[in-house]
Amino acid sequence: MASPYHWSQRPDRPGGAMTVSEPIEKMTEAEAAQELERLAGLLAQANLAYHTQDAPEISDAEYDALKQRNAEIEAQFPHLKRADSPSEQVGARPGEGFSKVSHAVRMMSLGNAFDDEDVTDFDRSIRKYLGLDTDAPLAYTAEPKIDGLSLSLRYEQGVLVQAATRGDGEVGENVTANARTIADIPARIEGAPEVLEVRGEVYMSHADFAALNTRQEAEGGKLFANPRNAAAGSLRQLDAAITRARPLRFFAYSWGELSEPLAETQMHAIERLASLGFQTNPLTRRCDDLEAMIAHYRDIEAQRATLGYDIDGVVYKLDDLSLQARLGFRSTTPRWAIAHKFPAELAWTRLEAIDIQVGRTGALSPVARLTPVTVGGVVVSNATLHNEDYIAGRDSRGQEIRDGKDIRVGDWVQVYRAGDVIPKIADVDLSKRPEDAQPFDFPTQCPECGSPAIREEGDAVRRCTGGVICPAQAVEKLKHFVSRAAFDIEGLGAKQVEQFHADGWIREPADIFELRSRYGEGLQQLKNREGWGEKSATNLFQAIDDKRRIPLARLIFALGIRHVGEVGAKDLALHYRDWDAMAAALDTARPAALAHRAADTAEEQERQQAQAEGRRARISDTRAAVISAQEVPPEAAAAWADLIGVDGIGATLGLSLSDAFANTDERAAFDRLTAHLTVIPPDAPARDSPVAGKTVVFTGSLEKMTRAEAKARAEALGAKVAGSVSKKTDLLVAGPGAGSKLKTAQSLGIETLDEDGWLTLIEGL
DNA sequence: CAGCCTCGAGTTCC
DNA sequence: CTCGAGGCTG
Repeated sequence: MASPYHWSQRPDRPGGAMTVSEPIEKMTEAEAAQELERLAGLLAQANLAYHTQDAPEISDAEYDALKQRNAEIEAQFPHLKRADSPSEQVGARPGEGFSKVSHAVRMMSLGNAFDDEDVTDFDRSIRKYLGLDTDAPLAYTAEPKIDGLSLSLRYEQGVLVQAATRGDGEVGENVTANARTIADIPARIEGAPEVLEVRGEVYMSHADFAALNTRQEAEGGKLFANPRNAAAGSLRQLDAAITRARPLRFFAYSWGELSEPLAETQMHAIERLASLGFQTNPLTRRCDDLEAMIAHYRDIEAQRATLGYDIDGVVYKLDDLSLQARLGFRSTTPRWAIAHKFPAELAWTRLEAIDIQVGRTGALSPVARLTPVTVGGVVVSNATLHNEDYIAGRDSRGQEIRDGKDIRVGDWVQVYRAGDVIPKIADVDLSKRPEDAQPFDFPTQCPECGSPAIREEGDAVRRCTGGVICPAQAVEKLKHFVSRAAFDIEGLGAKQVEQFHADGWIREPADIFELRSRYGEGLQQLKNREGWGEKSATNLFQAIDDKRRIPLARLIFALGIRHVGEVGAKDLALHYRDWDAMAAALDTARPAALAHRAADTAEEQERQQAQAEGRRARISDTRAAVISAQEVPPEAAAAWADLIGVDGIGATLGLSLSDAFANTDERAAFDRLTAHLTVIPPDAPARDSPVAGKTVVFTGSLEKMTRAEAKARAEALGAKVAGSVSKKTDLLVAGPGAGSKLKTAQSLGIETLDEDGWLTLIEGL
């Protein structure tokens, strides 16, 4: 299984299959057939229970696990697949859509270059990373970036076994049945590696798009805004027969897991894919230098209108695959590839009004209301205006944007879609500005609650200070609480939350868990409300009950504490492992947190004073004096150090957390909430790994894995990953370029390994 | 202390 | 998707 090639050796996702489960290899044929029969029965029963609106007999997770197991056995014994196979019954559960597929190798996105200089920077940083001179030869491939949707096709023994959309890169949707209907996607290939994941783009040609819309119009169906939407809509049909009738095409340009390498260079790998029977883009070229890349970009740009399909730029990739492997990946993008985007399409329209929205942190965000206009195939009527500086014509550093032109209601403005998605304002036509147009007066009071809206020194945003008083903040916080990554309560989305809040039924998260006892009596009250019937009420109460057991990380994230996002919440959960332990630690640390803030304030004063007096600021002395004056108990200092010692958690986040838990109103709300919940601790780490319970620090650059991967892997093995070396550190993993941490570790006599040593240590786990 | 990288927060339209 | 800002490295 262990393949020597980088693209199948991402350490955090061991194993080859796209789905995770027990191996089924030892099963005999008879056992497999029996198991398939059992699974078909169970799943059919579960579907029936679901459809007849009885309480579902099994949870979604259990249902998914059964389906997964069924699919795996079928993959192992394809000839045993039943006529009534559950895997063929797409979308058996309504609203569920496609089943989920984890990618064996993450599907990355690409970094962007918007001008020639960005491309030069890209080349320079690669050379720097590889230690190459500016004039050393370095070849790249350049190809059009197709504007469609990416798809990963898994072939085993030359047979197409699975097709998955990109999703979030980790987990996509299983669209195998639909992919099989696309003519450009071969069902079988000859002479391929045993395992081959081909990646590429599904798209629709201009001609096919026009014909499809004509047909849709004739049949009274809905029209698609552009070829990409048409392609996406067609691929994501639950009924594969509809997909079959849609003229989709596919270009292959990359690969995921491989049992053996395709070639030694990108260009040869693409040629190999072509020889296996895939369509590859005819404008793919190997370029020997930057000039050739840019020239090919211009050439493709010139042909753009006559290609017959949409493209939105040119992708450059380092040609040498062994160099690609050396460069590796950042968190979401490879270091060895970049997309050189074409200039965005622009459109002029009139700015009718500027509205102010209030977010969950109290941020006042201005939104432009526009006379609707078509930009890049989509009608746009709103655009973000970011913050008050942006409207005034400045960026965060006070630099002019739009030549310093401000934006006024009544102006003619030029709109584009940043990254082809978010509408923004590029320019203002001063010659068409109405004479009575006034500069926008940014509110200094919250438009929702009237509290003062304050802009902190050095901050770009103005925030409502109303806190719990502000209804807008309360609603946004509640929406965050029920959002996907937080409590994810089915049937309780943004709309419902707004309605419940307006009615005064839900004011804070705990109220959600008291809905049934307070308003569910006989369901009468709920039934009387618009859009609510008995069934939806029962379902809602069930969905709420399902979430009374909640993982600690989700709970922490759901609280909506400023600076604590999904990742931070996970880090905190792994560190404290228990809600009460975390709350107690924060209480203990409080005096140290306050001392830290006092020291920050003193530091700022000292800076200003020093500047006024023309001397150097004595930062560390000032801080030390303040902290000792605060007489912080040693256990508080220890608890604070423990908190901000967690990798990824610093003083800002620590203070924000500390404030939330020390605020009596917020704390009372937390306590009311947790009284309704059973908090699930993070998964217990593997017991018998050599690093279980050890504190590990990574330093220097890691070449075979990203930091995030290294961290995730270490944590999965039961290690604690810290950000800095202390006497609590058990092991330091030092890559090339390690500096002060390595020295500290050596002086403390801490065991030190290089990256290979670390990989050897955890090998096979 | 500067420069990178990652994360958080806010945003639009389908 | 983008911007700003927090956190880490060197």
